[in-house]
Amino acid sequence: METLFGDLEDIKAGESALFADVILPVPIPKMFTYKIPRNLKEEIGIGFRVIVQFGKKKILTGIIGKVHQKPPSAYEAKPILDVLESHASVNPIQIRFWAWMAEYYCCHIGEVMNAALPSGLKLSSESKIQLNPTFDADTSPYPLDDREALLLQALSNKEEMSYEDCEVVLGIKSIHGIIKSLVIKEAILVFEEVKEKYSPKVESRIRFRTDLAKDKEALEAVFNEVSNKPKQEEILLKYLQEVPVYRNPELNQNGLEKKVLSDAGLSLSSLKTLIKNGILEEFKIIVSRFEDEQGHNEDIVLSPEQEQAQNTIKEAFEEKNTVLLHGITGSGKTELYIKLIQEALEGGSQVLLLLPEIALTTHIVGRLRQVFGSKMGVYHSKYSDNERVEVWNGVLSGKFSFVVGVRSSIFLPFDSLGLVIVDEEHEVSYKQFDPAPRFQARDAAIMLAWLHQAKTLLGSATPSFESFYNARLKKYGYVTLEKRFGDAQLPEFQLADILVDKKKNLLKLDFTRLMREKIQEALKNQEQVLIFQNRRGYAPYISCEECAWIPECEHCDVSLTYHQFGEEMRCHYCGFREKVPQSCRACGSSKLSAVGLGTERIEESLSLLFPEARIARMDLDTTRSKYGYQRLLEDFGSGNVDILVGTQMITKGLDFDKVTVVGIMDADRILYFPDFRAGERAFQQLTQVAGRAGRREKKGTVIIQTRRPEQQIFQQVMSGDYKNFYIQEMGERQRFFYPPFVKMLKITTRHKDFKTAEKAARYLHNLMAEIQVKKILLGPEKGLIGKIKNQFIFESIVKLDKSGNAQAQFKHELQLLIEELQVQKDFRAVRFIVDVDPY
DNA sequence: AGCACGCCGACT
DNA sequence: GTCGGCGTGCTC
Repeated sequence: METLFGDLEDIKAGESALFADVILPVPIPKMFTYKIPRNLKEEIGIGFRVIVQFGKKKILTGIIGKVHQKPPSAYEAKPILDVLESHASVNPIQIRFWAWMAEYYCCHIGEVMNAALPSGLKLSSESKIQLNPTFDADTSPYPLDDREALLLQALSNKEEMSYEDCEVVLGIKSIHGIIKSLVIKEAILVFEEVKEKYSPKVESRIRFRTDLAKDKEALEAVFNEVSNKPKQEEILLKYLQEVPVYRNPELNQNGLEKKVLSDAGLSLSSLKTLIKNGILEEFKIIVSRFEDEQGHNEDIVLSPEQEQAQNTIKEAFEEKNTVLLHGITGSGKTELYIKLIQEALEGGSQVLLLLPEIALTTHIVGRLRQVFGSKMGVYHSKYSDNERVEVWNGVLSGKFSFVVGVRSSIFLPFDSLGLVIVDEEHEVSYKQFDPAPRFQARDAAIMLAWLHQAKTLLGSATPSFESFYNARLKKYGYVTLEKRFGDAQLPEFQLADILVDKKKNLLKLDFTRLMREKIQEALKNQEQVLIFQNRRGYAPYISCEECAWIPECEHCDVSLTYHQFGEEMRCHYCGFREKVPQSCRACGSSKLSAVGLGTERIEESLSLLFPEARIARMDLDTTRSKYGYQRLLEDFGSGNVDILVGTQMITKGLDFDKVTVVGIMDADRILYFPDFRAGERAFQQLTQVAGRAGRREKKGTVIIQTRRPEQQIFQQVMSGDYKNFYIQEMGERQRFFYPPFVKMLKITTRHKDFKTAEKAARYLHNLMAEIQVKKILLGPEKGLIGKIKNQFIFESIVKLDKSGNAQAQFKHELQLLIEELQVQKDFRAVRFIVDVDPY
């Protein structure tokens, strides 16, 4: 009726109805067409946040992707329920960016939206119940049981109750059955309440009643009045001390934070009395979650090398949109960035600086804050929802013209980006693995910059091969910065042969003699040591000495890692935990031993070898909490720790003068990785770890423990010979058709049944083979880890010709094939995952 | 992805 | 008899 009436109105008004294609945060490959109600017509446009009903129950936040006049033919469009703001939350550039991302990374635009909007901007709808007004217990034909009666009783003196309230009232968890029953008995109604998740931070403040403050005589009177009430007097005096109203009555308007009074230990009940008596009043204001800091836009003085690099970058930007800055560790890239950012901001553009997750907690942010103060927004993964929304809104309102952030900050609502900087551009953490969109933030940032007609600067001491390749092809500009800032010296490298030491019985608790000696020396000189091992836990597995049985995860095809802390076995893939077995489950022997090296075990070994040293460990397990990482860094920085053991976390952002020795426990573990990028990554990791040794005055030492010291890569890392290493590795990549010579796609097939997973993977593989595009197909093979979370995994690799539109065509046809397969009933529950440019 | 609807086993 | 398992279909 409503819609019919609406249509008639429209016809009368001589205009056709308006429809909107809405982006919804659901993994369905299309937008949904909703009708724009007449009363909202004026208030809606592309990028607006709206509320719609989706399916029978769900209420979702959507973003208007398109407005048009074409009514859907196959169904009656539902109306848009409401518009959330009077402005667009998402600008047209962002919508184009989302669409590009969905297409390039083979996912749905809804999935992009999901990743892009901080969850505080997505609505939550909560189910609530209320009394059915027509219900009368006395005349109801349905008898109520005790719990139902209790619930109705509780509801009778309230407007509404949430499911959680019900749980509290009844004292049980499973309330769904009871609610359902009451609905059937027509005693209650269930409805959805839509709530905005974001809530601004509200601060309580205190001030004199407004007219009082202006009237000195009245104030005198008040003080006389309270002179025999010391607690009240104390409060008023404190207030005057903080807010000198006598001298300047205007100040009263802004009052004083209530917290100041309570922190000063003043009586809150006396405060209440003062408020009740109309002397003081309490009011609330909305405040920012971020402290206001004044940056002093200082004049950055660059070294001659930095200045030259800056000029070269600017020249390169004249012709190229993207420039690669190849600057060795410690060459002072940060200062250069600051200079470039300042200039871009002065030109009225916005700036985005991307940092790898882990680098964000370190001093670089502090340094930037000094310069840019509160016009800089920080977007970190450990931020709460509310904080994220505030950064988002800050960009929207223009409060933040410059943002430092992790990979997801490419989604912030910039409207006039002038410069994007991707620091440590080779970092693996720029790639999102799971869930979709599986994007590479560095690549996406370049696209984003292009959409804004902005420039991108990629910075790294060990550039990714992709970027270096593009630089050599002259697609990117290329600038080097080779001198260490402040004449810090490059570290000295020494290889320690694990096997030789083992033979000579010099290997103690996995430490070679050389490594032990160097650590000892550093300790003696009160210097600090970093020990790197890219594996957390105590030991990667335990094994029965009698029959070689190894405890494995029940849900995944991996061995369980032994964690000494908590005495448990953990799966690093699904989080499964169990107690350490006391005896072998296969043969009953109690001889179980830990095999392999994790950070926990190294920490233990160190405490045995160097009992007097203060040792700390930095890995995922010790830095889970919001400030865990920062605390460890501060501890280490202030010299409270002599030896820090850690995973690759320690390769980032640590920048302490007192580190003179860096030890790499097992370089072979980095080298032998079944992946075409293993060499590239090993070079990067070794170089990055080594870069932590010796800054400023003293030359550092890097000790690399290995079983094969003759390998060439060590010489190349030691001499910093990136280019030679690159040329050699690239030869291999070209011969065997690996990126960046081809475009690579990984197609993962997952299902809980091994046979079905295999069958589906084969099926898709054969279909892909028929796509008429120049390509190489590999697989399908059982995944490196055959089962994760009870899902069996098969993988196919596709290598596509980079020229022409081969990749676009292939991706397009692949999407169609997958859709086709998903409809078949054997493959309904199979998940096909396309990963473009996989890592 | 969620969620409802619908059809078969093990239970008060 | 019913509760609830998850196979299947649908979402503007």
